[in-house]
Amino acid sequence: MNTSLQPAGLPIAAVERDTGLAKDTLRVWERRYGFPQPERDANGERVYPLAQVDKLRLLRRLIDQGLRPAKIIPLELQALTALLDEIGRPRDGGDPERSAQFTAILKFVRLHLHEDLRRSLQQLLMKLGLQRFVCEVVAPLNQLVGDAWLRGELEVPEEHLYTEQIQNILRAAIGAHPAPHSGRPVVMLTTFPEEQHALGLLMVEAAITPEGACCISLGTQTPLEDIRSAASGGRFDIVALSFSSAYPTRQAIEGLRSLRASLPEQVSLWAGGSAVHGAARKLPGITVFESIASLPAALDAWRAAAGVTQP
Amino acid sequence: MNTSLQPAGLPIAAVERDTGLAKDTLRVWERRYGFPQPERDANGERVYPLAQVDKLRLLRRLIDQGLRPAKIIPLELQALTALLDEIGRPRDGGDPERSAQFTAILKFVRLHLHEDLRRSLQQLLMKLGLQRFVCEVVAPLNQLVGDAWLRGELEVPEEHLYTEQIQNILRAAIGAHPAPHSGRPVVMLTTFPEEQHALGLLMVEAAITPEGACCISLGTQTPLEDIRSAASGGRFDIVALSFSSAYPTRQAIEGLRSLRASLPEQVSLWAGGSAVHGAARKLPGITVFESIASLPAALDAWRAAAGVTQP
DNA sequence: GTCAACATTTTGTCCAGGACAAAATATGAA
DNA sequence: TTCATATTTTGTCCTGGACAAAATGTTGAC
Repeated sequence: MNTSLQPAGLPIAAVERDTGLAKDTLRVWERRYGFPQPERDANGERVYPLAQVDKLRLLRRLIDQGLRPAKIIPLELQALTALLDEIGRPRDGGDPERSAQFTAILKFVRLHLHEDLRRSLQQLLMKLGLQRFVCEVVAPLNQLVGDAWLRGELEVPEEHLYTEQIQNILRAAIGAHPAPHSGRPVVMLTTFPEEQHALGLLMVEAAITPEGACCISLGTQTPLEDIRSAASGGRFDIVALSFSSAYPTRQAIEGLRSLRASLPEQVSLWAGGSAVHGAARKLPGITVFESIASLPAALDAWRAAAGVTQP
Repeated sequence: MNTSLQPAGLPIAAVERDTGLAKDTLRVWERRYGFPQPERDANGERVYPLAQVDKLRLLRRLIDQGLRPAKIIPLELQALTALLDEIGRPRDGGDPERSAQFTAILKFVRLHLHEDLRRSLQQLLMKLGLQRFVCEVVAPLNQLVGDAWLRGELEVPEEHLYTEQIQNILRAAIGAHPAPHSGRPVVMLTTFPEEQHALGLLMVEAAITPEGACCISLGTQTPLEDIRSAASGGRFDIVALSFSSAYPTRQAIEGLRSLRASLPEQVSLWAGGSAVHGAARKLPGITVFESIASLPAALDAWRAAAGVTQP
């Protein structure tokens, strides 16, 4: 019965699990920056007070956003939360009714209300149609969920629940679409190795399938060499890559350049997602998407250039 | 372009990711047992040949099954796979038609065919009804998937896909059931902290909701103290706990005993799942379930003892 | 002004090898 | 058998040094 009250703190392994910071990192921070400064138990092992774990969680989030440890580790908790607020994207400021719906959906996610979540998403899909649903609901919701995660308002299982439900809805909607395997262009969808997020791919598929494109998804984590060989077979018009915000921009750019160089000229290369936003200038010969909403226009442009008309 | 061919091997962090064995463990095995014996790169850092990583994967699985490192690390790859075959549960030997369906479903899981998977499960559910579906399809399928995972025939994403789809189907079916919040007994469903598997809970809910029980799920990972206080409010007749095979039996028994002691006498305590199989003798005052199929009978027994009739 | 190339600092991960508690097993008593 | 107690096994923790990759700062050309 003593197990339930833990006033002291957490061992290093638990902190690693909670914060995502490796044990080695925790120890080296202590050595270099003087924080965290865990107490020690009877065996000389580190015991992290809960307050320090909270600060570590914030630090982790901020570093994921590109800030550097040396600059933020000395800051007070208050200054860190202020920084997080700054980074949080600007409010959407759109339709108030839509905003209320988003708020409700986020509440369902937080409370694990699978059925309510599913139902409200399904309703929005019905009302808006697949394309608008992706652009006007899924994309902004992703932002909101990402923000909430950043602030620590959501845990892993909640984020997971959200992703799974969106994926289920999109898959069902795409599957229900008529004539999935006919039109042009033929688009290969995939991600680079170490990029696991399948949601971006589904969003692209959902955005362009209604336009008559033929999407073939290779799933996530396709080795570069496999992408190259599949795309060189002459079956594909476009290779589309998706990058989540977690993917290192440098690596994305390098991989895209290398892929572009090894791909036949007549195959277009499209890239989208947080990791490549604003990198268009550095990626000649590659179409970079700043928003999911610009996909249909790009599709039209491709058709015009290729002299293919929509069926 | 040189990135694609990697004849050499993996760095220690990649092996940790692939095998689930901590870096510290990998190093201490090398010191103690002489295996693995990675090569070194120019910086003196370990580079694990792929063959050794394969063996490590098998070792991990076998150890998870209760075998001890010292006994199996010296064995050849061949002997290890033989051991895995031994451990794999005996074939079901049931209806050949059913077996063929299971094989097909496993294929869908392996190939990420979400829609086919969903459709075939849905068909079985329609045909059998919720209760038989859980006992005759979900339970044996879990075994098959677990076995396949043990053999390394499935990766994490595939197992995930399976779990999610089953959960979606069960949730929808439970939600569709009439009069969900009326009958007796009132059953609280949850798991202990560090037990994340929600599927067991859903299976229980699916098995007893059609019998007229009123299920209230607290979700996974409820602290013992929270279970106690919620159950002491007088609202619940039964507290049902689910344990996956990954949960340490010792911990389950200890927790259950402690919970039983702190719970009001009139509240029954039910426990099920691989971790508590065969532990009934050690858990006086607790109903231990060896199979999901025995739940309805237990429900009847409770009603008879409590003098409650099914509506 | 932009951009590339180079120098410097920051930062995460790796290493060795000792130590120890918790878990698993063996041993002995009731 | 079942329980309690000794012994072995095993994973995790420790320190403090080292170093490459990433990020940042600087220089000079266009």
